[in-house]
Amino acid sequence: MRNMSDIIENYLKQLINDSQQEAVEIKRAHIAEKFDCVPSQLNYVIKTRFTTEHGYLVESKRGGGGYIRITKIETHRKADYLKHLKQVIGKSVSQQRGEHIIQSMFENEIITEKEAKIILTVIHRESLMIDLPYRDQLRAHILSKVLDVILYSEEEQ
Amino acid sequence: MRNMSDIIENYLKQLINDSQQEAVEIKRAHIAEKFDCVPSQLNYVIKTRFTTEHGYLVESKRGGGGYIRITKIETHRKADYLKHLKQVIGKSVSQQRGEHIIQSMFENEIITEKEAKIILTVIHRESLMIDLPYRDQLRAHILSKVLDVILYSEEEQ
DNA sequence: TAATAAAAGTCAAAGAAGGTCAAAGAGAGG
DNA sequence: CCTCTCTTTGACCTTCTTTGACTTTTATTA
Repeated sequence: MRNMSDIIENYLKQLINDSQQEAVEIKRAHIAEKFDCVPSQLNYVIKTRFTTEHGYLVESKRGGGGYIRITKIETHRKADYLKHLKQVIGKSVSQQRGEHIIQSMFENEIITEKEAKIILTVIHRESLMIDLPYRDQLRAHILSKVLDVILYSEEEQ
Repeated sequence: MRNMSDIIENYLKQLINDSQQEAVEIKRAHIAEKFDCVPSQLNYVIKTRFTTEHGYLVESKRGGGGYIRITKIETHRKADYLKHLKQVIGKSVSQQRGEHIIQSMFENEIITEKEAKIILTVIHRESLMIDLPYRDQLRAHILSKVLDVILYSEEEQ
């Protein structure tokens, strides 16, 4: 292994493997000490190797009893579909296009009717308040994030 | 469980659960002794985890025979509950308060975990892009609309 | 009724994590 | 060499928790 980041990456992936796909919780400072590096290197490793695109979910908490929790998301056939939708969304999306996308997800049984209604409400121009063209950008941004979360909350079960 | 506050939180919620959703009365000093912490830690736990946003009502009395009483707000009347949450939201709401509200709806089984995750994503500062103080206003606006639609789709069943 | 004791409340400081960001370093390719 | 990208490092920031001194309220007792 050529560098510390790769070593830590491997170590964490090993941990995740060993733990039967369960979430793995680490103490940043503890790992840093174990590998004799600065704590912020863990942030670097996580930011570059445990992203959503890589199929990981990372949560953390500061303060006493703080932690970093990494969960592996099983890659799913829906992943491709959602990735495609994200591409369609791009940087800006009209309300109508947004509604079509949501409709599509509902028809493909990726979301329930209630979930669809919630998302429809969120991306409605009345909810977003701000003016065009920013509104379409904001809608795209939010929708994109929502697709991400749908992707991994699907697969947790 | 990672830290004392979380442990105490869980303990109290367990108490409330065990008591058939009735009000639970505790002695601050007694709990503090049980968990070997200072009494004021109870105040911290209550202030951060048993707020109105979380759906709890806390009453107390000082002096001899004093107590702290925690009641889980009855949520049979979802409309009232949601109306109440809308009031809490008002015209502007921070991410943290928003998260508490969503958590509360989840715990009260008004939304599923996946719905909670979707809404959490939507109101996250990274999704909303724009700067404060408008961001908090936008969040309040969106969340308010979402509550409306949740109420609406609840009633249909 | 006044004094005392027995609660709970407040608040700010200290402590304990994790997060950010930009500068410096290290290699790989051209 | 030069440049571009990836990695390492550390100073500083933000968030959450723990602690304790001090305050306020209420009940009991002299």
